[in-house]
Amino acid sequence: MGRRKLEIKRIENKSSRQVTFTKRRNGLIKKAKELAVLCEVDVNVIIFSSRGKLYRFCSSNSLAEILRRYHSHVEAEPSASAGVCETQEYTSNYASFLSSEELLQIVERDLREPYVDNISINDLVHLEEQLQAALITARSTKTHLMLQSVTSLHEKEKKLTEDNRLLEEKIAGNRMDMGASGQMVSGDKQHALLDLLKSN
Amino acid sequence: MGRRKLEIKRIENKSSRQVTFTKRRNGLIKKAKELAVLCEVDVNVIIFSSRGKLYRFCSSNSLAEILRRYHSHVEAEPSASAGVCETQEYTSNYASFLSSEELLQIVERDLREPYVDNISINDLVHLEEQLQAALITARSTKTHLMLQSVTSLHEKEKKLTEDNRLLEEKIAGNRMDMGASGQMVSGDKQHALLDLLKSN
DNA sequence: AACTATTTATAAGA
DNA sequence: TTCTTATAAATAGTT
Repeated sequence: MGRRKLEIKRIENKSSRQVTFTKRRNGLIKKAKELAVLCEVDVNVIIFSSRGKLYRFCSSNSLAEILRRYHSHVEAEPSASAGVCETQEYTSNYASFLSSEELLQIVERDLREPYVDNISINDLVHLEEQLQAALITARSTKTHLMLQSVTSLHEKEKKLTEDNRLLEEKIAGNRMDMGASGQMVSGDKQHALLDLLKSN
Repeated sequence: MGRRKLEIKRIENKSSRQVTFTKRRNGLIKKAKELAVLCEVDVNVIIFSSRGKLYRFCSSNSLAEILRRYHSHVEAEPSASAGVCETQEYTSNYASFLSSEELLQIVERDLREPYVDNISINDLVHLEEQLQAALITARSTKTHLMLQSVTSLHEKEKKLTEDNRLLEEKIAGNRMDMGASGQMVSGDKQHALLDLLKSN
């Protein structure tokens, strides 16, 4: 649709390729907007220019609406991704590093009250980043606490084992002293001490 | 561009909205393809219909190329997402549930040998799902093993504590027996046993 | 699903 | 770049 019919293959002339890129990029995004409005659908257009610059159009429905569609889509598909990484998918505009309790509450609220409007994909991207950060902190804290617990238990075990060893030594020493000093310990009692030494 | 000029607002008639959706969706995807070919850029169009069906067009550059662009873009942005979830961003066409060693090797290989061509965004999406699944398995296994370790250590601790208690009881019983039966235990030895009882 | 009158997008030129 | 304009392409309403 121009002065001449254009063959659809790479435009070799660099500057006309650049001009065409600008024109058609704007055209594509305009059409994407129109489609989103006319037909009430979510449309996302993502373009990486050859220089690595990013152009995006994302029709912005409410957070809850996007989540609802995402979830029904994921649930409908027989895909390994179903149920996976749910906590990474939604959050809202809050400071990072919330507790998992708070995060759960936010997720619950967003699912129940779909009144958050005019949230753009940019916002969502930012929020996903925040939640990612919070998630990483939570995981790292969990691992740290578990490792700490393991270390502390190992130390306790060591101490108890050492205590046991000392107790046994003392008892063994005691028994030998008694054996050397004479017959004040009855057969019953000697037997009990031997049992004691055998246990554990 | 039709018999009449169309105002850009939601089409109320359901069937004409559906017809327009099909026409314009095809038009948008055709234009996206043309833009990708003419200007040699990456173009992605993602459309969720109102019924939740997903339509996609993704120009397919090589995996390495996409990763290179993604990374330079992420590095350029002053965003909290930089460096985060890198392991979730790239993988290759492998069966799911690889060991972390294998995954690391794959990532290394992909970064060093950018010769994998003709991998579409669809492939990448699928692979991301696989890696997500593998990641979840790995995390869950890690947590399970740590919890197992904690449980086992708790049991050991309990057993050792009980053993200690028994040893102390026996020693105390022994000491009292001796006290009742006379003076066969020297002052030194009585003192040592009292120390023993006080420890821990 | 086809048709076609029109509108819209855009290639080349200024 | 930006504007202009001839022309190609898309598509709204009709069949």
